[in-house]
Amino acid sequence: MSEHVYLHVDMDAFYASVEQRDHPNYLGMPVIVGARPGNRGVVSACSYEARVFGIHSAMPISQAYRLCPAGVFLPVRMARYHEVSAQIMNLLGEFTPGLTQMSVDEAFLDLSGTRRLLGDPADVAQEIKRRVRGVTGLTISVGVAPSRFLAKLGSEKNKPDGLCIVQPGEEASFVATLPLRSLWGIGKKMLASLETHGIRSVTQLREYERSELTAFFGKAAAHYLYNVCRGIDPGLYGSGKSHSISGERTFAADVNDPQIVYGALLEIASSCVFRLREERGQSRTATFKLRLSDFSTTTASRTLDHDVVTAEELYETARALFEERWDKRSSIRLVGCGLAKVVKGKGSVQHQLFSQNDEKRRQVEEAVYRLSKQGLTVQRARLLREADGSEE
DNA sequence: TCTGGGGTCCTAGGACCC
DNA sequence: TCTGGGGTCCTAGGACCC
Repeated sequence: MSEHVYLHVDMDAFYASVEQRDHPNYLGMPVIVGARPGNRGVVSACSYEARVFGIHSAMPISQAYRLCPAGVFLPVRMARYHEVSAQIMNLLGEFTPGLTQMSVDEAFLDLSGTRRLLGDPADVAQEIKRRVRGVTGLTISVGVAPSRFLAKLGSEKNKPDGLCIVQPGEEASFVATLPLRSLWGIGKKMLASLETHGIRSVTQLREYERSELTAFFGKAAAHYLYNVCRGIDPGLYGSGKSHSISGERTFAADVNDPQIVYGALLEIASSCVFRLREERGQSRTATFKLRLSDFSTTTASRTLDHDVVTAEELYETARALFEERWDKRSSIRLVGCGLAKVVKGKGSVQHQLFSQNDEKRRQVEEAVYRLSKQGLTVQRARLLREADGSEE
């Protein structure tokens, strides 16, 4: 027999806490990490002192500034947060090999069957909290439960510096204490949709048959809702089969000049294809995204008959999709492009299929990309022409 | 209010195949 | 003449999460 025990570790106000730790003079102050006030953008994270003013993540930065003009507004230092994150993940990995990192500030630990080795999971959780605070100076919140889903809900429950333990047998009664909105997977729209059917709580949701929920919300959502309100893990974590790589840019001000769009698409395409190569992935599907000044958004994709090998190829495809969709009048707020259905590459087999021209271009692109990463402005167009070995 | 950037998963229609 | 059922792939859009 096996006892299932999972821990979910969630770092508290992570970006803001790292900034306060790196700059102790910000301790106790409302710290808001995100876009620069006056610019387009949102709050990425904020300290608990900032939340007192009504500020929360994803809020437009202009609104946050209005709520708290005296706040400490800081830019996102992603590289730094990844550094601290890696430090914490290493520490967590010392407790169990069953570590799954979910994002920069979250991880699951599978402690199933480790009781004899590690002791009571509640004590392990306390020890982890103590160690993380000792090594990094940061607080975390931890949920302990018989399933991942409940462990995650548990880590949310007593934030910050929280600990919540859901014992086997308490699954259903635990979820009954939670508001629907706090369930992972129920957002604004689903909440409103549930409300139109008179469903306002977990216990009310429990009164519906699976067939009724399917009629209301469709098969997948019904399966999720039916299980979740009974404390049963709906089991939705990445299958890991394929994924996507993409980038996008919101312009500081809306643009009408297609040349600016082309420049952005070329840069984004370069970084996407570079990442694809770094992880030795393969993809045949190019994606494109366009957002106009009225915030209306369209996406498009095109599946090629061969793998994308060069940034040029992704760029040309994205550019073609842009030209098919833009009416040449509307102002453009954002463009993006990327690769979908990226799968693990088969390495050398694929490599032999590259044409010599592709291979040469690929190498030039990589050199250009590395240089531009170092802040050196390179005559990209000329280098790429040289790669063509043609004209001018 | 004036709305980032990176993702995942689901739906639904049409093409195409057996 | 009016017509199956299932499966997979492609595409666009949308909800949701951190």
